[in-house]
Amino acid sequence: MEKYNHKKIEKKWQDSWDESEIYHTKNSSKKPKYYCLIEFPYPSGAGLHVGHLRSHIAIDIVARKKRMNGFNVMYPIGWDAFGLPTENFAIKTKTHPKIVTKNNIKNYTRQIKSYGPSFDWSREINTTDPEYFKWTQWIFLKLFNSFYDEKLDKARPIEELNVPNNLDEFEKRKYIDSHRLAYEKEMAINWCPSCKIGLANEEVINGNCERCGALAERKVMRQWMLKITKYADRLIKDLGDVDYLEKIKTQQINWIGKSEGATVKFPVILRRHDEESRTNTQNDFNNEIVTSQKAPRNDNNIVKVFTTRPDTLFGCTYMVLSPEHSLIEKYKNKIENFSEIEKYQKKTRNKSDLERTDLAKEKSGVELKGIKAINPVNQEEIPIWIADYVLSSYGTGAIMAVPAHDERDFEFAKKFGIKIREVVVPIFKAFTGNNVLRSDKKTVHRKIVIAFLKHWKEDKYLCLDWKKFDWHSGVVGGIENGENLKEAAMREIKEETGYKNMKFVRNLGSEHRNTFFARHKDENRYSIERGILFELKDDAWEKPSEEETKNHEAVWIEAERMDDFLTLGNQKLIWNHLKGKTACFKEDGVNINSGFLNELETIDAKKEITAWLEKNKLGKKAVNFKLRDWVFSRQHYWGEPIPIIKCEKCGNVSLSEKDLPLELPNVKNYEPTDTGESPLANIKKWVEVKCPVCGGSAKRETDTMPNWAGSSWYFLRYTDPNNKSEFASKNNLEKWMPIDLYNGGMEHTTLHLLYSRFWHKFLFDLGYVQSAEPYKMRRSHGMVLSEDGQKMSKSRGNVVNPDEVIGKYGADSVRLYEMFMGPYGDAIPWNTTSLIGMNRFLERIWKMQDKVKMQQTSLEKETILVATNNQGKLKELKNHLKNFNILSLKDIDKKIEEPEETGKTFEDNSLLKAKYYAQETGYMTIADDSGLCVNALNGRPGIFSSRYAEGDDKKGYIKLLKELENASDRSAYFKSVITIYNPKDNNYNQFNGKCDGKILTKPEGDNGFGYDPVFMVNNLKKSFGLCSLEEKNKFDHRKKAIDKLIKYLKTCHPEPVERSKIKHTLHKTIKKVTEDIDSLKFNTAISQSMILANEMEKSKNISLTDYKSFLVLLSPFIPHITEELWETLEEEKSIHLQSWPKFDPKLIIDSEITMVIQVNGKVRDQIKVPAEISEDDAKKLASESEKVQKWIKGKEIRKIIFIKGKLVNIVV
RNA sequence: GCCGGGGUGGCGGAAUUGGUAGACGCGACGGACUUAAAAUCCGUUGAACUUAUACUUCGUGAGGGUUCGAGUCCCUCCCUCGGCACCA
Repeated sequence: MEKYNHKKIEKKWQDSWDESEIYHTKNSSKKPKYYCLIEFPYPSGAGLHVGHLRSHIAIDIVARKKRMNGFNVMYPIGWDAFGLPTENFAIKTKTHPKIVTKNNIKNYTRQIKSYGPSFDWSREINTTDPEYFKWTQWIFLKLFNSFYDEKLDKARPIEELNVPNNLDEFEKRKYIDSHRLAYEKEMAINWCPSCKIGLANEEVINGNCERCGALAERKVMRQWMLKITKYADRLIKDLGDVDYLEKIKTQQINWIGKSEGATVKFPVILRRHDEESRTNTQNDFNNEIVTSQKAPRNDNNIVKVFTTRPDTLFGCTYMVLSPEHSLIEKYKNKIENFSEIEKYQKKTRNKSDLERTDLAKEKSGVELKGIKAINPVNQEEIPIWIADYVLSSYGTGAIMAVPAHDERDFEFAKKFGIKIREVVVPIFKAFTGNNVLRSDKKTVHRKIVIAFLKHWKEDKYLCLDWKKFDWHSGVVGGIENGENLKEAAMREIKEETGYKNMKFVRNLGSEHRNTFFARHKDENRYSIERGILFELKDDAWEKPSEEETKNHEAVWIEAERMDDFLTLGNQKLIWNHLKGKTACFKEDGVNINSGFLNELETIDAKKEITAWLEKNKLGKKAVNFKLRDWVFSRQHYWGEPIPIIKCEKCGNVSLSEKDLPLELPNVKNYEPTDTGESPLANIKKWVEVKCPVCGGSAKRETDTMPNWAGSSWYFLRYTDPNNKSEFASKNNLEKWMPIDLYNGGMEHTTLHLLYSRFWHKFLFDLGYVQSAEPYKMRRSHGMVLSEDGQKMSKSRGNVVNPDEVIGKYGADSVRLYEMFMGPYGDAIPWNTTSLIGMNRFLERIWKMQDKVKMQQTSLEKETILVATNNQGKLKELKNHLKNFNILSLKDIDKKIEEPEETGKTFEDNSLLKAKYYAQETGYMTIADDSGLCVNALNGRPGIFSSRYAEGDDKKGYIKLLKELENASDRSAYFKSVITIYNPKDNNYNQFNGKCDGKILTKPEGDNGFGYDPVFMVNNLKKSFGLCSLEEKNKFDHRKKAIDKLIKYLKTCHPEPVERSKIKHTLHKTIKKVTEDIDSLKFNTAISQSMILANEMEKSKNISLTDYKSFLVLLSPFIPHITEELWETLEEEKSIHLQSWPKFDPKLIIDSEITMVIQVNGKVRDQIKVPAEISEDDAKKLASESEKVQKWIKGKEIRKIIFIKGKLVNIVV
């Protein structure tokens, strides 16, 4: 045996696979399809990262296994090659990006091939190839030429848009343009003032320019946008139909950020600042409402806001506009402090996103003096402010501020002394335990006071300990008629605690609600509760009456213990008020100070107010999303040109399909311009064109598409990569889509994944693809960290180079290591010493072949019994099986009675027969299938050959011929089954030879002999036919079966004793590896394979069949070494074309198990027992155990727990 | 702040969903082979106690609870990683 040399074998097999094209996927296959996909790599100059390998290899393993499972697998690869890194590298090295890309792809291809993934290279695609991006541009034009039909909830061609007919040409165009799914908009983008270039969000690192480090600014520029927001709802909803990792779904849902609420219209009125009725600058809650009688109802003077809490409308005490809001410009002349406003606007405009969204910073804003808004629900005049905490890009760019119930508004109002009005109070409800409301009891409404009584000297408080109910509270009591809060509290304190002299300090919070079942009164309570604080003046005390104190006891609790002591939510709330730990109340509750909404719970209040708004035409139910439209322009060279021509007369004109692809001009200067325009803008020859509509002079759009464009549909192109007339044929799309498994990084969850789902839905709407969702399943790999546990990066210098480790340890070692390093989805640090361990494992597998080979050569001629006396048949088999001693029944000394057949099918009977003879004689036995025609004629399937027809068989044959004449259904198939039974491992094999057969007629002049009449089976229904010898040979089913048999016998030999144990482990391993690959748990699949390898290694001999199964199981993980070993076994076809092993459930069951005996849950002994041990036996054995005796002696056995197949637990 | 994933030996990580915690691998230690080293092979390897591979106790971020039995379930808290972040 040669030494294992990965260098020698890996290249050899990679070339061989390439040459034999074994991974090329046919569109025409009849097998079920399986489309698995990794995100196609971006070919950068840095080359592949070991992180790429992790996902490529993982999905490769799935692909290989699925192929062996009989699927027609497509596992394609391509290049996502447009984009900045290449452009930057090109500028730096003064090389054309095309050339940079070509070189990078070459390098990537070499690298990828070096670890042997089973990619189908015949489908390779490249986003920068004009043949490819032609279709990217085509899809863009489809978007440009479509609108979203809200009623049908789908995109439709723009020609079908209903355009109001009272518009002039210009307005009409404007109308249409505003409905296109691809449209233009003035947008603030990130701008680097030093590089003078627009930056993509990805290029802004912590607010700074990625290249030069300068602070990025905002610059407003015209941008192409895609209306992904139209799909927001569907992008959430359809997640219900796909199998993505839960965290991916959540992240997408959060990113899209759907919120439901209402829009509310606020009229705006003019009001000179000095005329203002009154400004309330106090912060305590003021419920007085100043209303305006002059609220105009004119839509021109309306500000719309979006809110998720319309129920708090009565609490809206001011309004805030984003600094960019259009109202400001409209009221320019009416705003008294306009210069101040402008100053503020300018300040925010110059702020970067980072500064503006810095949460730590204090709220800022300016009031618009001279105008007021009217709260439509109560006609209150409220101030209007602008502040940068309101974003122009979300909702309507304006908010109704409810400082009492929104933290941001609260903070703002406090800072600027704006009125705060509380309109929602908490409501407490018990959901568990015995305080839950009971429907069978009456409900009593009460006003309650909760009083805390501070000690006269120390920092402690008088509380009640309700012994029977595990309640801890302050002094609690009802407010009786004619009493006020203070009076009621003082009376209760006296009655319940006996203390007499106290002084009022302050009220605590407002009136919250509390609902519960009051056990001590046996009734439901709905109480309106308010807290109050007193301080005792002295210790004057009088014993309270028994009646008052029977349920509870007054106790003094130190202030710091109060948090732990108080058990009820309402008590804690009041205590927090006492400690001043109050925040604004953001949760749901019950409305107060809200007119017709009073006493409604939030959920009902929302419904009520929304209905009211709709009725009065002051607002309506509305949904808003955080998701923004997709900024689709890049001011760069290396991207797909946007195929639009801008004509002054005709506006934006799309290129016609026949002019696609619109290629990039091949020029030398592709560096960014000073103006922030795309470098293409400088290329006059390319830019200046004739308008395709009017023929006048026009200009090309010079922006290019973002990197995300090409990757938004590439998986569709794989299905038909060379199609010249369509992006992919309908047939191929139908055949391959949707993708069964799509793997990619978590970093693409909110961009690529969302974008591509959007494009796919769009194409679906227009009928170009057949499914609403492109990916059936989405999984994600974890990062490979550097050895020090940090992210690998060039600057840290901790990058592991795949070329290096593959060169040193081999592709198989690296593959195995990357899969074994830890759970597939987790980030795991790289560790080269562990990788060496994998190499060791491969060496051990390599060495195992010796044990297998020795087996083969030492194989003695084995005896096989053919359970027949038919000499013709014996002769035939002897002829084929020269390496065996063949015996017939005549050669057996012992007289054996033919068994009664009881099986239902021919296979069953055949098995029973073989088994019977095998057990009687101890020989491996082939069942005799001749003579079965007699049985067959009784309605059972079988095979008959005239060559062997003698005696009774002949009679049967004649009978058969007679039946043939009357048979109506003559379509059938031939079937031949040979059963071999091996008594040594109690195992059998059946070899089927099957071929389809048409009705075959009895040839002219046939006397029935000299031809093969064949008994044919069709789903156990009888039908018969005859065929000529010639035809018989054509369908030589028998030969097929015999060939299989011979193949089996060649590899089948006497088994060592360890065999059964290995077989047991082998089948357990088959099960585990099969299931683990399906659920991407590669690490545990490998671990189980190692257990099997350890066992095989320890045994003296390894059976060839076991070894083969072992190799096949590992072949997806380590394709090179297994292929090499497979070849040495003189197999003709590649290991990767074998079928996946199946496990036998019977072989997995243990006959004997180790049962654990516990005493009080602690393991005290372990005994070996039969797996099927009965409960009584197990318990008996357990208590007899010596070790256990020690623990239970002299103790009373309370009970014994028995878990089948696991343990016995004795409780003493 | 919100959402999501985690916390298990010296390290990467297992544990059939409530049933022997630490599989498998790495590392370390001891031994065999060798003139020697590497490689390979054999053994040991959670901690404590111990002459002991015996016995026992402790042990899955912390504290409490449910259970015959908890890494797994419930409550409170701490730490950590990832995503979002003034989204009204």
